[in-house]
Amino acid sequence: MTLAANKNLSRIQKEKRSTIKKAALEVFAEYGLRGATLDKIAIASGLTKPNILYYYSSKDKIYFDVLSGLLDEWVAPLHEISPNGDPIEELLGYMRAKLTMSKQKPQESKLFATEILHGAPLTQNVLATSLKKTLDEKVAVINKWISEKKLAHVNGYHLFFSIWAMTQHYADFDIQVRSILDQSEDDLFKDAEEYLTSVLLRTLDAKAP
Amino acid sequence: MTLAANKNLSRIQKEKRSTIKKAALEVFAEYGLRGATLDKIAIASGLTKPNILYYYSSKDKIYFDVLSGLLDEWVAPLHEISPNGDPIEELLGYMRAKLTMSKQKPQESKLFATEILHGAPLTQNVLATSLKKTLDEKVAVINKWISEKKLAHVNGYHLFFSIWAMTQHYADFDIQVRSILDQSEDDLFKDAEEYLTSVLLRTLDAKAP
DNA sequence: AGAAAAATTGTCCAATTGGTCAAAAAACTC
DNA sequence: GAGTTTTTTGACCAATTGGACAATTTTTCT
Repeated sequence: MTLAANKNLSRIQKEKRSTIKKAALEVFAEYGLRGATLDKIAIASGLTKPNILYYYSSKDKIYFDVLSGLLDEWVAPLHEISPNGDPIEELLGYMRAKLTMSKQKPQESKLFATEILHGAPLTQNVLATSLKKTLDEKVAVINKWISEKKLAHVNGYHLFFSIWAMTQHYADFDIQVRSILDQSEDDLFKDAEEYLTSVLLRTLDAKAP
Repeated sequence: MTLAANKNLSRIQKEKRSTIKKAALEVFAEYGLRGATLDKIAIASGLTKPNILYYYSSKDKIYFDVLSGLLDEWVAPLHEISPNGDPIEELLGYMRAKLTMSKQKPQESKLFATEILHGAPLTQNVLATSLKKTLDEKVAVINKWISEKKLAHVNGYHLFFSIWAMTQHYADFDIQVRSILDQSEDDLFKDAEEYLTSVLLRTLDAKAP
């Protein structure tokens, strides 16, 4: 979907590109596109700077490759929402999937957050086309469920915004969260899931005003 | 609270420092601390680079001054939550205050978001002391309200996290929101407030399981 | 093994960056 | 309005940065 990707690449090429991307993800997530330097990526990857530039012709190319390689994965849980399942269970499952990603892939979350926060120079196009299209479809499903009285009357778009916001918050703002709550990661995410489940159950319940 | 601030400053000094801070806020919010350059701040402020350095001895000092000048303002709505008011109204009011800040001060929101996202190098201390202390107090109020059966059983910390996340999302991720929703700003925030009101009312309602 | 191709690196460069400084200009004081 | 202080600026500098390149080393292929 994103790019033709690793077509005719040798073993070494695949390995080294993967090494570089992994290191670059760390550095970009921590410092952002502009704050990240090739030197930092070189150190993080254990390669030399010219060697990195042998595989990627520029810093921007690395950034673009890392980001676009993650895009599909990032939107994937949205596709799992099935129009045929139980509405509440489908949406709770989506929330849990997003929360799990925040727990297990905080760097990826931060990378996207920084990208969007700073004007989404590389992804604005994808957001306005691919993501919008998918979300429009899912909101249509939500609205169908609502018309069938299976869900409370909620604004589908803002429902998704709030799920994104609440789940990604635990990755993007983890420093703030951890400054306030002194818990193990497992306990924190257990409490978060419990709270978010409660919020969603109450918000989506077809009964009540 | 933050610093002694403008003590013995001449008219010109106050004006220029204010001009610099305003321009720096724009640039820092858009590019982050590391992505912002003195040249960009110089252009945005209409001053020359050495002139800026006449008022602030370094870029970091500007950043620190801008950020710490905003800290109090940013936490202020939290102090408005009164233990004596109606619990639901107090918390709805807090949410509305935060949402209004997202609408009217998106740059400030983005500045904080970037700061925390990238490790909160300058604010971690404040987060772990001042903010934590205030939040602990407010969560104690929440818990009192819960024990008085005025609120549903919710985790107070995660309640605040979710309010922060959901309201700030409209400032920090506005590009994503606007890529998906093609509305006027007023309509967007009207819908957001309606949705968030509904979520909070249902989440906080003492009745229901 | 030996030739060809691929991978790696040391060295270098130009542009950008944060910051300095001395001199000029403006503002204030009496 | 002369003298003093404050403000402003042009010119400059050292460090960092993204990137180029030729030479060397390693891998691959026969």
